Amino acid sequence: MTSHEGIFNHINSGKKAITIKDIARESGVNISTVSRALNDAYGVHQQTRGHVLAVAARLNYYPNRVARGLKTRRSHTLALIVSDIRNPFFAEVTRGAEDAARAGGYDLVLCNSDLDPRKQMEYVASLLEKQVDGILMNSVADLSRKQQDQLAASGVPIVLLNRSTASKSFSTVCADNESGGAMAAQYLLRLGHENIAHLTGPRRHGNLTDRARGFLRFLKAAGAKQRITVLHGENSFSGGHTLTQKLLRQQPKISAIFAANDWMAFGAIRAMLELGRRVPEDISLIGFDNLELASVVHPPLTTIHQPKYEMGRAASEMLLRLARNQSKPGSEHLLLRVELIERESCRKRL
Amino acid sequence: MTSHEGIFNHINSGKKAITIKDIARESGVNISTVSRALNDAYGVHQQTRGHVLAVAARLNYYPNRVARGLKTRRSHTLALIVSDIRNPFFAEVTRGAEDAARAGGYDLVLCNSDLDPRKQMEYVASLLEKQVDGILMNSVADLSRKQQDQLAASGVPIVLLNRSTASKSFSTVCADNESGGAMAAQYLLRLGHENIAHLTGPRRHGNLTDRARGFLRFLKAAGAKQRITVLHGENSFSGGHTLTQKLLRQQPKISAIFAANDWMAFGAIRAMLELGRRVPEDISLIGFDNLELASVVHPPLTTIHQPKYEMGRAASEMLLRLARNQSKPGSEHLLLRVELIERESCRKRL
DNA sequence: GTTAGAATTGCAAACGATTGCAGCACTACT
DNA sequence: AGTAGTGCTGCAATCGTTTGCAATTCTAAC
Repeated sequence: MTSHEGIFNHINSGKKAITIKDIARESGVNISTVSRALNDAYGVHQQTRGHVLAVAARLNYYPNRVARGLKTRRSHTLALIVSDIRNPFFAEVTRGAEDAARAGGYDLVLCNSDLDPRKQMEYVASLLEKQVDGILMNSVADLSRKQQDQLAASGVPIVLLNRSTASKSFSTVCADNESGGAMAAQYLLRLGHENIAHLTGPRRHGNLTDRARGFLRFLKAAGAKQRITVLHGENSFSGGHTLTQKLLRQQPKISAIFAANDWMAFGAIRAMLELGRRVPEDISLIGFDNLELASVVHPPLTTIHQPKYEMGRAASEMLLRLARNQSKPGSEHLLLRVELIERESCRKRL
Repeated sequence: MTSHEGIFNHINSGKKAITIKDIARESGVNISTVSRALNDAYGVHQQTRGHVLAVAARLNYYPNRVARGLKTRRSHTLALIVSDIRNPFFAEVTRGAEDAARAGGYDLVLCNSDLDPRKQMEYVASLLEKQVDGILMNSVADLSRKQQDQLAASGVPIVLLNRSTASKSFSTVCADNESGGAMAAQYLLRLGHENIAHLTGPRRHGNLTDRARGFLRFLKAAGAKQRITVLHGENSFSGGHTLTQKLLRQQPKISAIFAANDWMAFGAIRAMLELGRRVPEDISLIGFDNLELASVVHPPLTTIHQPKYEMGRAASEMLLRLARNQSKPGSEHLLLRVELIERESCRKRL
């Protein structure tokens, strides 16, 4: 081996890549033996294997995974379709998913759908053409019934992220939003609050609806002396912002707010700041998600933590089992535990 | 077509996928003609093409891209190696890169290297085996000279993100950090500040060093009546936090701070809040990056915007040109313009 | 020294496409 | 009518692997 050769120069640098054919010629055995040696399959003599491996190393051989995939019908590639990677929630999930995929020897291709059903279907079609072994999808809720059936019929393993048992054709992993809501309620009650508001997203939004349900159920079950108001709006910073303005106009004596997610909580903080209401001195605030920012914002936000990284990781692992036929489609459903993170945005009612 | 058939059921649902062979049989022509018809290549009769296309549609044919890739030696896949997708900066870049790749008909596989040189090289090796057509890398700075040479020798097109002309073997796209630094200086000077500090990262960090250089040069060129102090630390929230504490102890009369990135600026805000110094009333603060958070934080942060999405997009487009042999490796270098975003964290010196 | 059985190895057919080349049919021109 | 040219189609090789099966060699027991 001349010294200017790099470890990757089997590819594209000079003329053409080294293949098992070259190794076979060079080491005097048949390509099938080379293949078996390389994959250390049963039935090749130790000595031959050693020799072949040595030659392969000398020639700087690296296998062509796409050729392999053509024959074996597996690409060792997974795909993840999220609405937008810029959403820190998905970034965290994605990292978990990538780590797990990689650990299992799989690549992860990333797709941003913006929740557009057409885009989603196009992605899936394209991914199937590329023979991905499985797909992780953020949401399937916006797809028509028919489209969902098409997905299920495609035969490709699919696991749904952050959606509880949407359909029996898909496996799912999801955080326990309902108990998260209940936790928030319990906490606020324990602090003695009675005039409580819940800021949430559009009326039919799976996760947020679950949170609201858990929250309200717990409150109701605990007896009815509290006043509670629920406001629906956009589930975003500005949604939280305008909802809070509206709330404080309608109910100036509110003493605690549960925002359906951290972004809305941030918006609420901003609105209260502008209106001269202090958090937590005047009003307690609790969020949901536990984004990294929650500890950075002022005041540090008390919130319900959902295990985003673990969600991605678990989903990938589930998908790998499906892709390896170690489990049946639609058979696995994982509900991840959430957790109250106490910081400085809530206080006992005076 | 029976009505229960989905549009994807060519794959994996029943027995085996439909191939051009099936189409050929069904439409009474040779597979080569089918192939040509499908790719609408020159030299097939309109009538035949129409017929073939009709049959293909009827059978729900979708091409197998990996088989195609084996023959054509292109996978139509790009890869992006970032240190960590959870960093919002990279999330934004990634989104730009994915959009552009997709627009060009390419997939994007995502890799998180944590800046670990070994991981980076492993990723590259694995990606080459998968025959990706090009690689977008965040940083190559931590790789040894030898490793860099190996990369360059691998023959795969590589474009470096956010690094200015690191090596002549790679193409690059980078924001104009130096003028960004100068802009910050100019702005602070215009507001009348004289006792100025710069909080930056480790001593040898390409981008941050460039920003510092631009900043200091401008200050120096403008005459020397200002006092300026430069502090090095971690380029993170907590880095900004502790650096600011230290700064205010050493130089209580500081009147303006330029933080090398927004995260450090956020840390600085927190520290000042804790120490009872108001932004911008007591101290002006300017950041760099213009993260989404910058407008959300309190006070909204004046900062230097760098076009993150565009950076990703431009890099992908550059890589596509390389992958299509429309340009030569190491030949393109793009410097993206930055821009001052004036918000509420700076004020005229009293 | 045979021979059964196991252990190795080789042959050749896949996998699903693309593509250079040859062949054929037809037109148009001389 | 002969011929050159053009337009369309088919043949078969090829991309780099894997893998069922047949063939060969080896081992060891009779």
